[in-house]
Amino acid sequence: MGTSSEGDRPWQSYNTVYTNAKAGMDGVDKEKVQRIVYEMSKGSKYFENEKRKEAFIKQKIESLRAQVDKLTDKDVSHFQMIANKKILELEASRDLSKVWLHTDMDAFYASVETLENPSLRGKPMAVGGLSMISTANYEARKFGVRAAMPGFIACKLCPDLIFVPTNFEKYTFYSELARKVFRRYDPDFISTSLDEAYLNITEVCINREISSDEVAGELRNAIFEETGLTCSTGVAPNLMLAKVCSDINKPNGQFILPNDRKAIMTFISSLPIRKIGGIGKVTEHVLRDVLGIKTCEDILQNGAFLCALFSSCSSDFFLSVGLGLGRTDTPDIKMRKSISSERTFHATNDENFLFQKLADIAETLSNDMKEKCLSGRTLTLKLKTASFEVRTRAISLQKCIHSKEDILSCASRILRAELPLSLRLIGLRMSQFSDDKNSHVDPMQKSIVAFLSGGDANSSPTLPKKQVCLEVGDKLEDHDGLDFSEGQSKQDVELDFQVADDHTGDKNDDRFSLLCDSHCSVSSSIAENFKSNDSYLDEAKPDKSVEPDELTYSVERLIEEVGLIWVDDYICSVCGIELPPSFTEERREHSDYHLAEMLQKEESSRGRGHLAQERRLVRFLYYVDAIPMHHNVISLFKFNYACLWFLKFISETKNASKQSPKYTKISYHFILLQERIHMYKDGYQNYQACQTTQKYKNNN
DNA sequence: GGGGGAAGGACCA
DNA sequence: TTCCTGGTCCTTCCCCC
Repeated sequence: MGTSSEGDRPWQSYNTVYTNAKAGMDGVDKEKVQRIVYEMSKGSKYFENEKRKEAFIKQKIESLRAQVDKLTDKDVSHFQMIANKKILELEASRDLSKVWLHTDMDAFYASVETLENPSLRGKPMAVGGLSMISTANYEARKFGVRAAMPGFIACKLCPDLIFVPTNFEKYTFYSELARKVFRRYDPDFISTSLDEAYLNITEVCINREISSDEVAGELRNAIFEETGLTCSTGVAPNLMLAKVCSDINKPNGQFILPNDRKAIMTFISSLPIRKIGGIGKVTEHVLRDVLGIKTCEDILQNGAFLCALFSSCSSDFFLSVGLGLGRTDTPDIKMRKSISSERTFHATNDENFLFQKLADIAETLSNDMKEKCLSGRTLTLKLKTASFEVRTRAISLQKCIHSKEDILSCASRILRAELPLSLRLIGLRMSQFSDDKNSHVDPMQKSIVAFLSGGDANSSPTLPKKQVCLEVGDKLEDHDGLDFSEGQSKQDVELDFQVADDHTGDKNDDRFSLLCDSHCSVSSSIAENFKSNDSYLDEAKPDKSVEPDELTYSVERLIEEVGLIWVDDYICSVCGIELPPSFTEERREHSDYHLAEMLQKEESSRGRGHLAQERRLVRFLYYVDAIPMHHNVISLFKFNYACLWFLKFISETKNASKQSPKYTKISYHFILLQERIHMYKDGYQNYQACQTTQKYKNNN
């Protein structure tokens, strides 16, 4: 798009969805339309974003080409075998027993408007506004104006264009009139939009002993008589082909593809892949530029490469297209999966305006949900920035919600975490509805308190799985059982933690390096001690001790006080999940989840006995000393874990061995731990303060 | 390897 | 100057089982 190699006609490579040919656009000067669209779009933020997306697709194409180049003859014959097998299986599934009819109203919205206002007849007209056109009549299409085109570009293409605002009540009324006709031919007809439907006319043809051609003609006449509108129909053995056929003789026409394999293969052989539903601008571009595929016939000839490059699901789809196969059954009633509402506005970073918009959208969504009796637990916030970049942020809740207040409360917290931003669109989507199989929360879920009091390892909390960004968690796990091999050096430990740096963003932080260096010099001796001496427990010489009850209380308070540490007050230091500070309750549950998970692991390794656990704890204390200061973000969680471990240990041992020397040592270690937690926490707060100062400096 | 959540994107009308 | 809305499905990443 717009590179120098395109010389003086850069518009030729600027292909938007509306520069592609559509019914009624045969005589259009495509070059002129493309040039005007390009001239009007050039330099806009939308155009820049399109360039970015185009570059991404080009990169994908290059990568696929490289994969093709790498394939050896042996690989190709291997994938050819796979493709042949798939083709045989698909061919065996071919069903020519059904007759499907697809009907599509001609320029539906525009036709309805003309029907209600005959003065529009014969004049170029579009339904929509200056920002976007929903549909254009055939007079307007002669100028290159079409659906999905911005109105201001359409104005340039056709200066006399008349704009009519959309009126869905009208369209729904006429759609219902047409549906009454459809019902007479197939009570179970499939409606895909206000103006399109699939009808299974197999029975009608058999019972009335008439051809599908006659049924199609009859149906079109009935539609015209009862609505005053024209439609086009296509008849074929499956839904995919019927849809393609209805487009062939548009407007006000019909096309019949007989239920005959040879006729289908002839029809499909020269059919451009873009005509197939599911193959859009990007897929067409990729298949053409990587494998030179332009028609459905080309697909079958490239079966081996398609199997080599794409997922099984995608290659199956492509091959079935190449064979002219499609669905032949009426699908079961489809349950709605999500419901959403979104609004576009002039790009702004005015937070009051954005939150007001959010409230409006939350209200619309809530009303829509109430109307449809829906309640969901996953809320997705969609944002489109001033530069057309789209972001989505989802949150799954413990319970289903539908009220405006609940939706707005969650949405505001997610939005707040994204600001400041200049936005041009906000949207909200609700999914995981209350009657979904997967939407319920595990009834066995227990809080951390219940877990501790019950000690039931099998009923640990089962919060939804979260994506883990910090690989270091796993690596820590290997060692933090505090069983890391005797030969492992401090450098090894640090190497593992280096991974954490990349995620927490504090790599190369000079202020922190200073803290680390000073700390490392101390910790190295401890690490040495740790490595060389396995009798650490006996060597711990406590000079103070605490009562079991007092210790329990202290540990509980410490857990309360420290909580999970959130990197930049936003990202969980354990798994990387992002939860804004205002999500207090969710944060507490999240901490519970991690801690319970750790405890469960402890439970499952109980075979090692208490002494082993003591040893592991003390090893752990040495180990945290060996952690450079700036890694405390990660290690603070480990302190939490240790606290819980303490609690468990205390509850199990306090009756039996309050005075035992081991208990005394453990309580001593707890005091050390407590001190360190505060020290590390202070260190982290200093670090955060430095970060804030740095951000301020950078911004200025 | 399959299932599932999150995020992003393709596609459709 | 200006490029929608609402919905579904697929892919990718990455975890857990």
